[in-house]
Amino acid sequence: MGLMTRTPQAPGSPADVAAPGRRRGRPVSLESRHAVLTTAAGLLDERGFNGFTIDEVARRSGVSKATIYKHWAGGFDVAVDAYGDSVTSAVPVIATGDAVSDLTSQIRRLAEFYASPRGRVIAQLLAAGTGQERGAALLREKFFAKRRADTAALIEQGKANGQLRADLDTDLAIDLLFGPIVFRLFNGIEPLDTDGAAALARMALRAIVPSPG
Amino acid sequence: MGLMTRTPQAPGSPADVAAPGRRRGRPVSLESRHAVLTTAAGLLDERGFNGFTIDEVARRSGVSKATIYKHWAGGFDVAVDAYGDSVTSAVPVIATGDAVSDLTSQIRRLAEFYASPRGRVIAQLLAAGTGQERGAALLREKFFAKRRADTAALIEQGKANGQLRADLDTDLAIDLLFGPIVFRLFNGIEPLDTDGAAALARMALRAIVPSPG
Amino acid sequence: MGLMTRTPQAPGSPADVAAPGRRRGRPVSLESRHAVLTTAAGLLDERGFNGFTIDEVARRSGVSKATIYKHWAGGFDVAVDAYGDSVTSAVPVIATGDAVSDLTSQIRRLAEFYASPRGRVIAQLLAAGTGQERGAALLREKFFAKRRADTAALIEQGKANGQLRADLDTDLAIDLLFGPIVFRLFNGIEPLDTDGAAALARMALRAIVPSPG
Amino acid sequence: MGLMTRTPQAPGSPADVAAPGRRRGRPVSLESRHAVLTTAAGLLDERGFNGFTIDEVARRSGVSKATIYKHWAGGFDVAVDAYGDSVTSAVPVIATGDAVSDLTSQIRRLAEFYASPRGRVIAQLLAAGTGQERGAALLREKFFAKRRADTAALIEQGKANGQLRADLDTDLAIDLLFGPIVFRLFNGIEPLDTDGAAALARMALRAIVPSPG
DNA sequence: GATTAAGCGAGACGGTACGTCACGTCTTCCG
DNA sequence: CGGAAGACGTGACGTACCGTCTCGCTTAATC
Repeated sequence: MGLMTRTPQAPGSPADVAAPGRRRGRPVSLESRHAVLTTAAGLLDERGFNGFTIDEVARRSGVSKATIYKHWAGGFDVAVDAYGDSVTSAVPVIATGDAVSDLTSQIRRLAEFYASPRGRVIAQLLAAGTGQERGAALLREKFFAKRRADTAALIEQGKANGQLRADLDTDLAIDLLFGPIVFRLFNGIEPLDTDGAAALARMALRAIVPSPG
Repeated sequence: MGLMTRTPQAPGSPADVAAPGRRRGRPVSLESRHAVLTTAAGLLDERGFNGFTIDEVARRSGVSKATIYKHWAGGFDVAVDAYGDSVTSAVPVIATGDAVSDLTSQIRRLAEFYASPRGRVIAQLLAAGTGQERGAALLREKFFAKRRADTAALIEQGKANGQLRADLDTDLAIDLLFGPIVFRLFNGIEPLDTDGAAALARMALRAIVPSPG
Repeated sequence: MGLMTRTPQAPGSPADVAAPGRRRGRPVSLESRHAVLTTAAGLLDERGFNGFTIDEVARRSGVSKATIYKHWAGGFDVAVDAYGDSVTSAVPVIATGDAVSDLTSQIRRLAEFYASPRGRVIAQLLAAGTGQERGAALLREKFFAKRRADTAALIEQGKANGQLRADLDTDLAIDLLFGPIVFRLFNGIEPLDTDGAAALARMALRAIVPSPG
Repeated sequence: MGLMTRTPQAPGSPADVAAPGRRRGRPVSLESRHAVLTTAAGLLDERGFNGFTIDEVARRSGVSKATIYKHWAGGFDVAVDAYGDSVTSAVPVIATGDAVSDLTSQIRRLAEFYASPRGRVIAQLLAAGTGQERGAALLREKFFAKRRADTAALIEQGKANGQLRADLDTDLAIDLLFGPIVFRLFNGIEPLDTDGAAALARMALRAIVPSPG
């Protein structure tokens, strides 16, 4: 698709939420906004990010291109917004207190998600955002920030209660646990099935639990 | 950019050049081929894969678009061919017989490469190939097949001489070692520096060496 | 600019203001009206009728588009209103009693006006009104009706006192005298200078003064 | 429609005619060119110049917008080209040797033409070209140059054989004869019918024939 | 003084055309 | 007969005005 370079008005900025009293002019149509996002999500499901065009979103949603461009900087931003918290809500970080089993479960669920159609599309978005300062930032913020923070908390807790090595670099540990799943996607290797995910979890966990000795 | 769907005549396979009995008519111009690849590599260095267009390659190289399309299925294929064995030659798999230190060294060199400009472009290519059967296959073949095989051999050897766990799933081990590097790229996280790479290697290796007990 | 097709509520007719008992509610803002016309005239001076947009008038004048559309049917009407009696007041019909010299003087002054920047813009308005029933009527009414009537009176007087041929078709005579000036404008021929205008007057007058014989 | 400001490659330039041997690449499609002009003429007949859009021409003709823009600078140029020698061929300058009757006939035929639908559209084109250097030049060249030259020759001949005044400014005389017809168009006055045209001819000719005295 | 109408600025909206760009195909001529 | 030159149809891009539509504020005339 190609990313856009302008930066109109920070689509997901908190400004539009913090409005104290109603602003002057005609208010932003929430219906339009919703129609765009719904349509865009459907289009992504149907065609992936290739074949995703603003023109088509406008056609299907009945929202004009001008309006779309007023709210988002371009197709990439719309797509990211449309898939919104797909990942976050599809694969919530569940903390039961048992870090090892929590991480194992999360690896399995994440592998499943990336093997699903929506997961493949997310991968395309990751791809499209690559090397684009704005794109990458947007993705990080929308898709990963919360999950990463939650997972980090989970690991910290594991470190505290002795389930995980105390000397662990938390960030690096996250990369180690989940990187392989994404790596396979981008290498065109079959995504991990449930058994594969379990095997990965077993292996990766050996790197972060305390040494038996 | 978008990938192409046709499949003309085995893009870049040397077979059509090495034909033993010269066919009638003007022979295929190796110069054209070379000019395209050189120009394309320069263009990728300059603009990345976004901003890489066949039109521009044709303009700069003096080779006609028709000729380019006769040899490659589209921009993606040209780019992959142009960057050729960038990775393979930039980060050769060196086997000294010491699997642990060999893998450590390789992780370090791979992280360095992906942090370099060419590495970022490779990441864009990985991204662009996502979800495209052909694209992914081409990438796997051009960029990863040999390296992966070599690394697998290295690991097998490590398993044989007891440096690595005998029950290791070799493929999964490769994902575990190198996945985190690529993962960071796609998440817009700072690529690993030398120290980070060393830390990653230490951590990951714990997962694949024999248990002390 | 393009012409509009709706016909809202008699733009600018003073009738709706002079209503005997003041209506309820906030009265029409004369300031807004004035600001629009002033701004519009400036914009026309600056860019001509091409490049004249309601959006820009609204932007510069601080009057909202909705208000403008409430008072005028569209850009064309605003422009015509803004240039108001430019022609009429710039080239008044002066009747001294000597029809021949009066017409000569008027031809000269009209040629000068159309050669001026404002004259060129008037020509654009004439152009834009072409073939649009409403547009043409508006122009005729705003720009030409009075002048034409005054000139007709002047000619009638000339016919009465023997300076002009008694069998003259007055309307046609007006077209003959002033048509050539406008004609040159639309043909992209240099507008007449003072000498040219004098020559035109001499020539045209031969057609409408009594035969010497 | 609005005029364009770029100046790509001089649409009607003689270059494309003077090509000695065939040029290298794929030749310009005469069919496309023809399809555009035919469609454009139909569209002008149907809607006038307002309501004439490149998009619609492209849609109806099956020729792509890109191709149209490669050959013409914009809608105005297409329209002018499409109506081509409408005027010239519709109202040819006929020279029988009798200047007075030739001019009379021509005035009548020109008045008829401008009263016809195509004539009204030509008037819109004249209008749209006003004040645009390029537009005016294009019109002059396409529509008026030949007619004006032919008419000038006709007048010169009349001057030579004594039918017309010897001291006549030929150019000005042309403006005098034909200006009134166009003037009425732009003033929204009913175009001249046959009788009116005859009356105009009688009157105007008095200005250019030798004085009886 | 409270109520009730307008008029108005602000500005979002659906629509439609603009002119540009890259894609991948094609036609023609030159070596 | 391979290849360059380059025109072509396709279809998306992002922008600009159009004329309409809420909103909430302001300003009288009426109650």
